[in-house]
Order: sequence, then C-alpha cells, then structure tokens
Amino acid sequence: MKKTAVVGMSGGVDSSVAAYLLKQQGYNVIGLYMLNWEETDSRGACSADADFADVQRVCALLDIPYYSVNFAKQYTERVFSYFLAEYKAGRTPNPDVLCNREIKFGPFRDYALSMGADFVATGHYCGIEHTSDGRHLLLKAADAGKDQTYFLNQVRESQLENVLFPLAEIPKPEVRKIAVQNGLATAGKKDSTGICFIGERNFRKFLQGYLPAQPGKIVTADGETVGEHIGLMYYTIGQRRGLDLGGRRGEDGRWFVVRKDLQNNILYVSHGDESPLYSEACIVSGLNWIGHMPATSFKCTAKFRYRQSEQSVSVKLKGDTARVEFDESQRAVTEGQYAVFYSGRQCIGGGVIEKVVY
RNA sequence: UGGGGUGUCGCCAAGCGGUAAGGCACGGGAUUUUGAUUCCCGCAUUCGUAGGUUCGAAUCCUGCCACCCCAG
Repeated sequence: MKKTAVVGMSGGVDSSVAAYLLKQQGYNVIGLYMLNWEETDSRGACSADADFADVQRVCALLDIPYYSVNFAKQYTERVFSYFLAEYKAGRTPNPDVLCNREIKFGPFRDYALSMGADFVATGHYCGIEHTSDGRHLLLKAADAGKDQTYFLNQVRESQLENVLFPLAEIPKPEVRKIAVQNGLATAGKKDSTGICFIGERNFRKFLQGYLPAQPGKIVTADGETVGEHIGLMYYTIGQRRGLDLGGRRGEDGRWFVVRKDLQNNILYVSHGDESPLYSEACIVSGLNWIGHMPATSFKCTAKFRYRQSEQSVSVKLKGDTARVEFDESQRAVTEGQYAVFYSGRQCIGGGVIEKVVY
C-alpha cells in the first residue's frame, strides 16, 4: 500500500524538487500550496498568484493532485503581530523562525494530516531522523551553505512526527539540476529571500505602514550628538548602512549601531571602533529542545543569527532560561534573534536572545 | 572692517604649475527564507568667486565673498 505524502509547495524550485523526489520514491504525492499573506502590488497583481500557477504547472507535470490553503489569519495573529511587537520593543525579531512553528508545522501540518497524509514534507534544507524509540531528531542539511535548521529551532519535537525532508542530502546545485533535467517550471526561478510569505521589499517603507516612526538623536558613547535617526526600529545592532553619517576629522572608519535607548529614543553609534559590538555571553529564554534532553550545564556549538558559522559555547540552564557563554567574544549578538544549539550534525534546539552580556 | 588662518563631491581629505587620490555617506548589484554584516560597481569636465600671469593653474598674482582665531 502506497504511503501518502503531502508536500508544502511554495512555487519555488526546492519544494518542486522535493515533490518530484517523493514521487520517485514511490509515495502517493499531493501538492499543497499555502497562502499566508494577502496583498496586491501597485499594479493590482498578486505575486502569490504567479507562485500558485507555478505549483500547478509542476504538479501537472508530475501528474499529482494539488490544493491550496489559506492561513493568512493565523499568520497575522501568530507571527506578524509578534513581528510588530518586537520591533516596537526595540528588538530585532526573526519572523521566519516563528512561521515554522506556528504555521508550517502547525496548522499547515495538521491540515495535511487531515487530508489523510501519512507524511508531511517540505523543501527545507535540513534532515530528520525518526528513531526507533520514537524520538525525532533535527539534522543539518548536507549542503552546509543552505542549511535551514536555524529557522526550525523553535519547532516542537512532536511537530516533527510524520515529517519528511527530501532535500536533506542534496546540494542546492543538484536540486537545480534535477529541476532542469525534469523540465520543472520552477527550475530557473531565483531563490526567494526576504520574510517568508511576505517576500522581498523595501523594509523601511514596509514597516512604516504599520508602526509610526519617531525620529531622534544619534549619539556617540561620549555623548556627542552626531546626527538624527528616523526611528529606532529601522536599525539593528551592528548595522552600518542607512545612518547617513560621513567622515570625521582625524579619524577614519565606518559608523556602526551599537545600542538603542528606547526610553530616550536615542541611537548609540561608534565610529571605526567595533569593539563595543563584541559580547561575552547572552541570556536566552523560550527554550525549545529537539530530540535531546540537555543536562543543566553543557558545551556545544551555537549560532546567533542565520548566516554565521557555529561558535563554541557553554550553556547553563537556570529555570526557564539559559546563560550562554561564548568561548570567543561574538560580534553584534542581537536581542530578539535566536541562539540555536548544535551537537555534531544535530540541531538540538534554541531560544530567544533576551539579553546580551558585554 | 587691525592682525593671522582657511575655503577641493553631502562629510572627512590628498594635491604645492602639467591637465582632480582615497575614505565615509549615498545609489545600484551580488550573497541571504529575519533584520544586519560582507562583497562588487557607480559617484566632482571641476577645485568660494571675478579677473590676471602662463603653451598650460585647484596649484602663482590681484580684487571680492564666506567662515574661523587673536586682538580691539
């Protein structure tokens, strides 16, 4: 009896190839497209329509049925509201991390299972191991450059039951090749970037549509006012562009955002000297562990933002939070982002960076 | 309105008679399922202004203007 796998299809190459591979492997495959953000562009067109059209083309070619679901309401309530609240609080949120826990491996997975699926699959670059004793381990993708476990660190282990990640062992170039060789309509599509489901767009203009901007002073550590910012939420720690600050007499170097003072609406910057950006530890909350019950104190590797290599750290659990000490000081660790822990090829979980210790 | 100094891209800043370095900012692109970082490309026919000397000046001379400092 063939097992049924419902594949979350975005209209991109990755999920298209994931569907193709499952079909090859003998699954009874169903494509499920998900709409989470309803917005039309200036010309009244909706890029989501084009994406769904691609899903239709790919599914037609693979000769598999396809459906579409709308979780826009859930997305707004569970992800976007958090996104705005975090910015309002002066932090730098990572909506895509929550999108996975709250939507893709939440309502979406439930919906897929309700369709009679034995398995739910996505085009994520990561691996999974369902152990004989009933655990579900999240593994890094073979293609280290594309690994997306960072975005899955908040997914509950129970949400990984019945999940398949067909791209676990396949390098991105190979994925593209498979798409081309099989004539998938999405073969030449550019990798999507930007907030998942919302897409690439002018970040400032986008936020302006939701949160009022409050201009204020840009100040150095010495207390010297050197410029004006357009609203604290538009800046993140370690940022250099967009400050509109030029050179100074007798010094050279670039300006970096070092701190935000929400109370007084002040943006603190440093010129040339990046040492204020380096920290020694951070406090993490909202801990989630996957396939791993940690000891109260242990060593492992960790990432503090998506595009970063793993760093050696010591973790000390304390109630609901953890103190993560860095073997080497880290640049621009930012509140609101996630600290994600790894042990070998396993992603063992993560949590929100609540406070940075300098 | 005595003396001295300075005026080169939005901000710093080279240049010192031979036909406008560089950095920052900014713009564009690459990378990227957050926001950043990083990387690449672009960015003064013109040197406060008006004349003069010269084959040729941002560079020399003169007037004017502006700003700064010291004296009054």
